[in-house]
Amino acid sequence: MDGLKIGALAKRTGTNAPTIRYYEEIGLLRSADRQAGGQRVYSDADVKRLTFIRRCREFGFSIEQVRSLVELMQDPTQSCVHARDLAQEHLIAVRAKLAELKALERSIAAFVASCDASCAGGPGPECVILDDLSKRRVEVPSTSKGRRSPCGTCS
Amino acid sequence: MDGLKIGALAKRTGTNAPTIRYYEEIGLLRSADRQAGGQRVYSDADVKRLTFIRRCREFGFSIEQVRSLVELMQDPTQSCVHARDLAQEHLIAVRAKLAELKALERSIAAFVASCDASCAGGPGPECVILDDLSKRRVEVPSTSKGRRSPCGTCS
DNA sequence: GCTTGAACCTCTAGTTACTTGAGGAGGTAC
DNA sequence: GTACCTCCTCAAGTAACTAGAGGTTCAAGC
Repeated sequence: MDGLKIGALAKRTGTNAPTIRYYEEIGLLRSADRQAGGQRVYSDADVKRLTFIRRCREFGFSIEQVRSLVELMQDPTQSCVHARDLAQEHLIAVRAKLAELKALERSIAAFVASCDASCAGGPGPECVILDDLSKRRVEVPSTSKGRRSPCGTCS
Repeated sequence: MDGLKIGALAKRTGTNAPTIRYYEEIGLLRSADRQAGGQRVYSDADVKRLTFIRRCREFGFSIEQVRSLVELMQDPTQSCVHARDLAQEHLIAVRAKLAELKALERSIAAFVASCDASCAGGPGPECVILDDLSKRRVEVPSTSKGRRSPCGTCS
Protein backbone atom coordinates (compact mmCIF):
# COMPACT_ATOMS: atom_id res chain seq x y z
CA MET A 1 0.00 0.00 0.00
CA ASP A 2 3.02 2.29 -0.34
CA GLY A 3 3.63 4.98 -2.94
CA LEU A 4 0.67 7.29 -2.52
CA LYS A 5 0.56 10.53 -4.42
CA ILE A 6 -0.59 13.67 -2.76
CA GLY A 7 -4.18 13.37 -3.94
CA ALA A 8 -4.49 9.85 -2.55
CA LEU A 9 -2.94 10.90 0.74
CA ALA A 10 -5.35 13.80 0.88
CA LYS A 11 -8.31 11.51 0.35
CA ARG A 12 -7.09 9.00 2.91
CA THR A 13 -6.64 11.60 5.58
CA GLY A 14 -9.43 14.03 4.76
CA THR A 15 -7.01 16.84 4.06
CA ASN A 16 -6.63 19.11 1.04
CA ALA A 17 -3.54 18.73 -1.08
CA PRO A 18 -2.49 22.37 -0.62
CA THR A 19 -2.77 21.87 3.13
CA ILE A 20 -0.41 18.92 2.91
CA ARG A 21 2.11 21.03 1.00
CA TYR A 22 1.64 23.73 3.58
CA TYR A 23 2.37 21.30 6.41
CA GLU A 24 5.50 20.26 4.59
CA GLU A 25 6.51 23.86 4.13
CA ILE A 26 6.19 24.62 7.83
CA GLY A 27 7.99 21.44 8.75
CA LEU A 28 5.06 19.63 10.31
CA LEU A 29 5.47 16.87 7.75
CA ARG A 30 8.91 15.75 6.58
CA SER A 31 9.89 16.69 3.04
CA ALA A 32 8.25 14.07 0.89
CA ASP A 33 10.22 11.82 -1.41
CA ARG A 34 9.79 12.60 -5.07
CA GLN A 35 9.17 10.59 -8.21
CA ALA A 36 11.38 11.17 -11.23
CA GLY A 37 8.93 13.81 -12.46
CA GLY A 38 9.00 15.68 -9.17
CA GLN A 39 5.69 14.49 -7.78
CA ARG A 40 5.54 13.75 -4.09
CA VAL A 41 5.28 10.14 -2.93
CA TYR A 42 4.06 9.12 0.49
CA SER A 43 4.23 5.98 2.56
CA ASP A 44 1.99 4.49 5.20
CA ALA A 45 4.05 6.22 7.84
CA ASP A 46 3.04 9.51 6.29
CA VAL A 47 -0.61 8.52 6.33
CA LYS A 48 -0.25 7.77 10.00
CA ARG A 49 1.51 10.98 10.81
CA LEU A 50 -0.85 13.16 8.86
CA THR A 51 -3.86 11.44 10.38
CA PHE A 52 -2.41 12.17 13.78
CA ILE A 53 -1.94 15.79 12.85
CA ARG A 54 -5.46 16.16 11.51
CA ARG A 55 -6.96 14.51 14.56
CA CYS A 56 -5.07 16.87 16.80
CA ARG A 57 -6.15 19.85 14.73
CA GLU A 58 -9.75 18.68 15.00
CA PHE A 59 -9.17 18.62 18.71
CA GLY A 60 -8.39 22.29 18.44
CA PHE A 61 -4.69 22.06 19.16
CA SER A 62 -2.70 24.83 17.54
CA ILE A 63 -0.07 24.01 14.95
CA GLU A 64 2.61 24.64 17.54
CA GLN A 65 0.97 22.30 20.02
CA VAL A 66 0.63 19.67 17.33
CA ARG A 67 4.29 20.15 16.54
CA SER A 68 5.13 19.35 20.16
CA LEU A 69 2.92 16.30 20.13
CA VAL A 70 4.37 15.04 16.88
CA GLU A 71 7.89 15.43 18.17
CA LEU A 72 6.93 13.76 21.39
CA MET A 73 5.42 10.87 19.47
CA GLN A 74 8.65 10.27 17.67
CA ASP A 75 11.18 10.93 20.34
CA PRO A 76 11.77 7.83 22.47
CA THR A 77 13.39 9.90 25.18
CA GLN A 78 10.22 11.88 25.91
CA SER A 79 7.46 10.69 28.17
CA CYS A 80 3.89 10.47 26.96
CA VAL A 81 2.83 12.11 30.20
CA HIS A 82 3.85 15.30 28.49
CA ALA A 83 1.04 14.72 26.01
CA ARG A 84 -1.40 14.35 28.85
CA ASP A 85 -0.22 17.64 30.27
CA LEU A 86 -0.61 19.39 26.94
CA ALA A 87 -4.10 17.97 26.64
CA GLN A 88 -4.93 19.02 30.18
CA GLU A 89 -3.78 22.53 29.45
CA HIS A 90 -5.81 22.57 26.29
CA LEU A 91 -8.84 21.27 28.16
CA ILE A 92 -8.71 24.24 30.47
CA ALA A 93 -8.64 26.60 27.51
CA VAL A 94 -11.54 24.79 25.86
CA ARG A 95 -13.57 25.02 29.04
CA ALA A 96 -12.92 28.73 29.34
CA LYS A 97 -13.96 29.22 25.72
CA LEU A 98 -17.04 27.13 26.38
CA ALA A 99 -18.07 29.29 29.30
CA GLU A 100 -17.60 32.42 27.24
CA LEU A 101 -19.61 31.02 24.41
CA LYS A 102 -22.43 30.00 26.73
CA ALA A 103 -22.61 33.51 28.10
CA LEU A 104 -22.60 34.83 24.58
CA GLU A 105 -25.40 32.52 23.60
CA ARG A 106 -27.53 33.70 26.50
CA SER A 107 -26.86 37.32 25.61
CA ILE A 108 -27.76 36.99 21.98
CA ALA A 109 -30.83 34.94 22.76
CA ALA A 110 -31.88 37.66 25.18
CA PHE A 111 -31.25 40.26 22.53
CA VAL A 112 -33.42 38.44 20.04
CA ALA A 113 -36.10 37.90 22.66
CA SER A 114 -36.17 41.53 23.65
CA CYS A 115 -36.38 42.53 20.02
CA ASP A 116 -39.35 40.23 19.67
CA ALA A 117 -40.94 41.63 22.79
CA SER A 118 -40.30 45.31 22.29
CA CYS A 119 -39.90 46.01 18.62
CA ALA A 120 -42.12 45.43 15.65
CA GLY A 121 -39.83 47.15 13.22
CA GLY A 122 -39.17 50.81 12.77
CA PRO A 123 -36.10 52.79 11.87
CA GLY A 124 -32.79 51.43 13.13
CA PRO A 125 -31.49 54.71 14.49
CA GLU A 126 -34.39 55.00 16.90
CA CYS A 127 -34.38 51.45 18.16
CA VAL A 128 -33.69 51.50 21.87
CA ILE A 129 -32.18 48.04 21.79
CA LEU A 130 -29.62 48.88 19.14
CA ASP A 131 -28.97 52.08 21.00
CA ASP A 132 -28.20 50.09 24.11
CA LEU A 133 -25.30 48.46 22.37
CA SER A 134 -23.57 51.79 22.03
CA LYS A 135 -23.63 52.35 25.76
CA ARG A 136 -20.93 51.04 27.94
CA ARG A 137 -21.29 47.67 29.59
CA VAL A 138 -25.02 47.60 29.51
CA GLU A 139 -26.20 44.10 30.29
CA VAL A 140 -28.51 42.74 27.70
CA PRO A 141 -31.65 42.11 29.76
CA SER A 142 -31.91 38.53 30.90
CA THR A 143 -35.15 37.82 29.01
CA SER A 144 -38.62 39.15 29.66
CA LYS A 145 -37.78 41.64 32.36
CA GLY A 146 -39.83 44.42 30.73
CA ARG A 147 -37.07 46.79 31.85
CA ARG A 148 -37.49 49.13 28.96
CA SER A 149 -40.11 50.67 26.81
CA PRO A 150 -40.18 49.80 23.15
CA CYS A 151 -38.63 52.02 20.51
CA GLY A 152 -40.65 55.18 20.01
CA THR A 153 -41.37 54.25 16.47
CA CYS A 154 -41.74 50.52 16.98
CA SER A 155 -44.75 48.44 17.93
CA MET B 1 -16.31 66.30 26.74
CA ASP B 2 -15.47 66.63 23.03
CA GLY B 3 -12.04 66.60 21.42
CA LEU B 4 -10.62 63.25 22.44
CA LYS B 5 -7.34 62.11 20.98
CA ILE B 6 -6.94 58.57 19.84
CA GLY B 7 -5.37 57.39 23.09
CA ALA B 8 -8.27 58.73 25.12
CA LEU B 9 -10.82 57.20 22.78
CA ALA B 10 -8.97 53.93 23.01
CA LYS B 11 -9.10 54.03 26.80
CA ARG B 12 -12.77 54.99 26.89
CA THR B 13 -13.78 52.15 24.61
CA GLY B 14 -11.30 49.47 25.58
CA THR B 15 -9.75 49.39 22.14
CA ASN B 16 -6.14 49.73 21.02
CA ALA B 17 -5.18 52.81 19.07
CA PRO B 18 -3.93 50.82 16.06
CA THR B 19 -7.25 49.00 15.99
CA ILE B 20 -9.06 52.35 15.81
CA ARG B 21 -6.90 53.38 12.88
CA TYR B 22 -7.59 50.02 11.32
CA TYR B 23 -11.35 50.51 11.68
CA GLU B 24 -10.98 53.89 10.04
CA GLU B 25 -8.97 52.36 7.22
CA ILE B 26 -11.59 49.74 6.46
CA GLY B 27 -14.36 52.32 6.68
CA LEU B 28 -16.01 51.04 9.84
CA LEU B 29 -15.34 54.39 11.50
CA ARG B 30 -15.62 57.63 9.55
CA SER B 31 -12.35 59.44 8.75
CA ALA B 32 -11.56 61.32 11.93
CA ASP B 33 -11.16 65.11 11.99
CA ARG B 34 -7.60 66.25 12.47
CA GLN B 35 -5.87 68.84 14.61
CA ALA B 36 -3.45 71.28 12.98
CA GLY B 37 -0.62 68.84 13.63
CA GLY B 38 -2.44 65.96 11.95
CA GLN B 39 -3.54 64.17 15.10
CA ARG B 40 -7.00 62.64 15.08
CA VAL B 41 -9.75 64.22 17.17
CA TYR B 42 -12.88 62.38 18.19
CA SER B 43 -16.27 63.42 19.51
CA ASP B 44 -18.80 61.74 21.77
CA ALA B 45 -20.55 60.41 18.70
CA ASP B 46 -17.37 58.52 17.88
CA VAL B 47 -17.19 57.11 21.38
CA LYS B 48 -20.72 55.87 20.95
CA ARG B 49 -20.12 54.37 17.56
CA LEU B 50 -16.90 52.68 18.53
CA THR B 51 -18.47 51.31 21.68
CA PHE B 52 -21.22 49.87 19.56
CA ILE B 53 -18.70 48.28 17.27
CA ARG B 54 -16.71 46.79 20.13
CA ARG B 55 -19.81 45.42 21.80
CA CYS B 56 -20.85 43.78 18.55
CA ARG B 57 -17.39 42.33 18.07
CA GLU B 58 -17.48 40.95 21.60
CA PHE B 59 -20.73 39.34 20.61
CA GLY B 60 -18.78 37.57 17.93
CA PHE B 61 -20.22 39.38 14.95
CA SER B 62 -17.84 39.57 12.02
CA ILE B 63 -16.63 42.91 10.77
CA GLU B 64 -18.99 42.63 7.83
CA GLN B 65 -21.92 41.92 10.09
CA VAL B 66 -20.95 44.84 12.28
CA ARG B 67 -20.77 46.98 9.18
CA SER B 68 -24.36 46.05 8.37
CA LEU B 69 -25.48 46.81 11.89
CA VAL B 70 -23.68 50.13 11.95
CA GLU B 71 -25.24 51.16 8.65
CA LEU B 72 -28.61 50.01 9.85
CA MET B 73 -28.22 52.05 13.01
CA GLN B 74 -27.63 55.18 11.01
CA ASP B 75 -30.01 54.73 8.15
CA PRO B 76 -33.50 55.92 9.08
CA THR B 77 -34.99 54.03 6.17
CA GLN B 78 -33.98 50.61 7.48
CA SER B 79 -35.95 48.61 9.99
CA CYS B 80 -34.39 47.42 13.23
CA VAL B 81 -36.03 44.06 12.63
CA HIS B 82 -33.11 43.45 10.31
CA ALA B 83 -30.83 43.61 13.34
CA ARG B 84 -32.93 40.99 15.06
CA ASP B 85 -32.60 38.75 12.03
CA LEU B 86 -28.84 39.17 11.93
CA ALA B 87 -28.69 38.33 15.62
CA GLN B 88 -30.93 35.32 15.13
CA GLU B 89 -28.70 34.05 12.36
CA HIS B 90 -25.68 34.60 14.52
CA LEU B 91 -27.33 32.80 17.41
CA ILE B 92 -27.70 29.70 15.29
CA ALA B 93 -24.02 29.78 14.43
CA VAL B 94 -23.06 30.26 18.06
CA ARG B 95 -25.19 27.31 19.10
CA ALA B 96 -23.57 25.09 16.50
CA LYS B 97 -20.14 26.15 17.66
CA LEU B 98 -21.20 25.51 21.23
CA ALA B 99 -22.27 21.97 20.44
CA GLU B 100 -18.99 21.30 18.68
CA LEU B 101 -17.01 22.68 21.56
CA LYS B 102 -18.92 20.58 24.06
CA ALA B 103 -18.14 17.44 22.10
CA LEU B 104 -14.53 18.50 21.96
CA GLU B 105 -14.44 19.06 25.68
CA ARG B 106 -15.77 15.58 26.34
CA SER B 107 -13.22 14.07 23.98
CA ILE B 108 -10.25 15.80 25.51
CA ALA B 109 -11.43 15.08 29.02
CA ALA B 110 -11.72 11.43 28.04
CA PHE B 111 -8.24 11.53 26.57
CA VAL B 112 -6.80 12.96 29.77
CA ALA B 113 -8.75 10.47 31.84
CA SER B 114 -7.56 7.52 29.80
CA CYS B 115 -3.99 8.78 30.08
CA ASP B 116 -4.43 8.91 33.82
CA ALA B 117 -5.93 5.44 33.87
CA SER B 118 -3.59 3.68 31.48
CA CYS B 119 -0.28 5.49 31.42
CA ALA B 120 2.21 6.37 34.05
CA GLY B 121 4.74 7.80 31.64
CA GLY B 122 7.00 6.06 29.25
CA PRO B 123 8.29 6.90 25.81
CA GLY B 124 5.90 8.81 23.57
CA PRO B 125 6.37 6.57 20.54
CA GLU B 126 5.12 3.55 22.40
CA CYS B 127 2.11 5.14 24.04
CA VAL B 128 -0.98 3.38 22.82
CA ILE B 129 -3.14 6.41 23.42
CA LEU B 130 -1.01 8.67 21.30
CA ASP B 131 -0.88 5.92 18.76
CA ASP B 132 -4.65 5.84 18.67
CA LEU B 133 -4.68 9.37 17.40
CA SER B 134 -2.89 8.30 14.27
CA LYS B 135 -5.60 5.83 13.40
CA ARG B 136 -8.63 6.85 11.50
CA ARG B 137 -11.76 7.92 13.30
CA VAL B 138 -11.01 6.08 16.47
CA GLU B 139 -13.35 7.27 19.15
CA VAL B 140 -11.57 8.41 22.23
CA PRO B 141 -13.02 6.00 24.78
CA SER B 142 -15.87 7.54 26.71
CA THR B 143 -14.09 7.29 30.05
CA SER B 144 -13.32 4.16 32.05
CA LYS B 145 -14.28 1.58 29.50
CA GLY B 146 -11.10 -0.41 29.97
CA ARG B 147 -11.15 -1.00 26.20
CA ARG B 148 -7.41 -1.06 25.88
CA SER B 149 -4.33 -2.17 27.63
CA PRO B 150 -1.83 0.38 28.82
CA CYS B 151 1.24 1.34 26.82
CA GLY B 152 3.76 -1.45 26.83
CA THR B 153 6.25 0.70 28.62
CA CYS B 154 3.82 2.58 30.80
CA SER B 155 2.29 1.80 34.17
C1' DG C 1 3.08 7.21 -30.86
C1' DC C 2 -0.23 10.70 -29.96
C1' DT C 3 -3.80 13.07 -27.68
C1' DT C 4 -6.57 14.28 -23.91
C1' DG C 5 -7.56 15.42 -19.39
C1' DA C 6 -6.79 14.82 -14.65
C1' DA C 7 -3.59 15.48 -11.28
C1' DC C 8 0.41 17.47 -10.10
C1' DC C 9 4.11 21.27 -9.64
C1' DT C 10 5.72 26.14 -7.86
C1' DC C 11 4.85 30.66 -6.70
C1' DT C 12 2.11 34.46 -5.31
C1' DA C 13 -1.55 36.60 -3.17
C1' DG C 14 -5.72 36.64 -0.42
C1' DT C 15 -8.41 35.69 3.85
C1' DT C 16 -9.78 37.74 9.05
C1' DA C 17 -9.01 40.96 12.39
C1' DC C 18 -6.00 42.73 13.99
C1' DT C 19 -0.75 43.43 16.23
C1' DT C 20 3.99 44.88 16.03
C1' DG C 21 7.75 47.63 14.70
C1' DA C 22 10.44 51.31 12.44
C1' DG C 23 11.34 55.90 11.99
C1' DG C 24 9.87 60.33 12.52
C1' DA C 25 6.72 64.43 14.17
C1' DG C 26 3.65 66.80 17.57
C1' DG C 27 2.61 68.20 22.25
C1' DT C 28 3.53 69.14 27.04
C1' DA C 29 5.92 69.57 31.56
C1' DC C 30 9.78 71.31 33.85
C1' DG D 1 15.49 73.94 25.63
C1' DT D 2 15.19 69.32 26.48
C1' DA D 3 13.15 65.22 27.90
C1' DC D 4 9.48 62.32 27.29
C1' DC D 5 5.10 60.84 26.00
C1' DT D 6 1.76 60.36 22.46
C1' DC D 7 0.89 60.52 17.94
C1' DC D 8 1.72 59.87 12.79
C1' DT D 9 2.37 56.70 8.48
C1' DC D 10 3.80 52.70 6.33
C1' DA D 11 5.12 48.00 6.10
C1' DA D 12 5.21 43.58 7.68
C1' DG D 13 3.75 39.86 10.71
C1' DT D 14 0.19 36.64 12.87
C1' DA D 15 -2.72 31.77 12.23
C1' DA D 16 -3.92 28.40 9.28
C1' DC D 17 -4.87 27.81 5.59
C1' DT D 18 -7.37 28.76 0.54
C1' DA D 19 -7.41 30.19 -4.25
C1' DG D 20 -5.50 31.17 -8.57
C1' DA D 21 -2.10 31.47 -12.41
C1' DG D 22 0.65 29.20 -15.46
C1' DG D 23 3.12 25.36 -16.48
C1' DT D 24 4.46 20.00 -16.13
C1' DT D 25 3.70 14.97 -15.47
C1' DC D 26 1.18 10.95 -15.84
C1' DA D 27 -2.15 7.47 -17.21
C1' DA D 28 -5.64 5.94 -20.29
C1' DG D 29 -7.62 5.41 -24.75
C1' DC D 30 -7.10 5.21 -29.67
